[in-house]
Amino acid sequence: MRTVDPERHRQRRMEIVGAALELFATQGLAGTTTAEIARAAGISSGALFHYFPSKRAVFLAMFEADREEWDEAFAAARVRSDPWAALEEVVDRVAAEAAHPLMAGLIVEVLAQAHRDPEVAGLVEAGDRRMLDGVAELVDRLCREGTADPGMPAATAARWVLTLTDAFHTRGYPEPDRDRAAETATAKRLIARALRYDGPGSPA
Amino acid sequence: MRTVDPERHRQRRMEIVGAALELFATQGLAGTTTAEIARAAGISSGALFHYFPSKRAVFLAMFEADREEWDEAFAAARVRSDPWAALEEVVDRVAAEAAHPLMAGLIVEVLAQAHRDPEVAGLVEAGDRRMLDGVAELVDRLCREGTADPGMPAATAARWVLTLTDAFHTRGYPEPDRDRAAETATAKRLIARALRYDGPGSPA
DNA sequence: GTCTATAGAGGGATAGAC
DNA sequence: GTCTATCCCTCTATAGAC
Repeated sequence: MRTVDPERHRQRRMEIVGAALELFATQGLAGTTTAEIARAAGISSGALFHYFPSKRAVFLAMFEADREEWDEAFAAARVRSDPWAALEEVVDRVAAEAAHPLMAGLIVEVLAQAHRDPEVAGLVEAGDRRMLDGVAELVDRLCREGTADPGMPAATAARWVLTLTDAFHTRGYPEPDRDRAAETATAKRLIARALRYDGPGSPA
Repeated sequence: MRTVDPERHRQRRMEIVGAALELFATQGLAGTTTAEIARAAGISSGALFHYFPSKRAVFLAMFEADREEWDEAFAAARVRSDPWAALEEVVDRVAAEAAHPLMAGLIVEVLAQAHRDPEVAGLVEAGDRRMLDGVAELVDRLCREGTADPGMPAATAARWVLTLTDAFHTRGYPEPDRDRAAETATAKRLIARALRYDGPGSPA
């Protein structure tokens, strides 16, 4: 006879992760204390360590929501009839995610941790690979349609697409005068230029 | 009569910075103790605080060498007759810098700190602006030569050139199977595609 | 009575600064 | 080497659901 409600337990964990995410983004992992996380989540230190065995475990738990979200996004892209439109929607989605004011700080912190913690590196790489595979699948459709340069392998092309969309969030300091709509439009244009197949004489 | 030699003092500071750089890159700022820095530099903890008022001051001192190096590089690019070759040399230089095994870790750490420390943010932005201005000047020469798309402002084009070269070092985890020569070549090709002016009917 | 959820104080270690 | 502050986590205690 289980007295525990698994759904409530999961819910509580996600609340804690949400509160911690904000602190990690602004102060970093090492710069955030477990006491701060507990206070932000409105619970005691004891309760925090009931839900997570360590501060690091809270950090690692952040990767789950993102994974689910992108799995759904690529599933949706897969059933779209127009692969160019699907690719642009992926770009829009990355731009929207990056527009969250906390995201830039969170990403650099995650990347910094990935350099020190192999498990973080594994989660980052897994997420990156999901993005890469999803985009490569779309590029592959473009090639088979004949609207993308077949000279570049789909995986390579996908990597450079992601490099261009990385521009939305890798900058490490706040740039107040960013025009995100214009950036998104430019990124799409450059992606089109990078991938488009103009025939045998195209610049390669 | 002061027995202190200013040049020796500067030399000593740079030695400490060099030792600390390695630790910051692998462990981060918060993850590095002043005791470790002192030990790595072969001095006592007391001596460390003689040369720097705080751990943060050691971190901030890292930005000087990089600035001098890039100032020289752009001065050299400015006197080259072929701006495309000069631009490619900048790309090569970024790639070479990024090939240093510590550089990737150091950059993400610097960016993470830039999100929390306004002074770090200022130094990063100043460095970024130097890169941007240097590249924009080259793009401007390309436009005046008629070999770059005049429809995109030089500053915007320069930003996207830097976005592509950022690919050399923003990835936060080690990718063992990276082919840096191929990446550099692809970056140059994509930069050419992004900037090149193919006449009024070019894809924009 | 057993198990889960929560609280909060404090241990033990370690950090930065001098 | 020392000193003070702080942090992560453990430990004990209590409340309530079954």
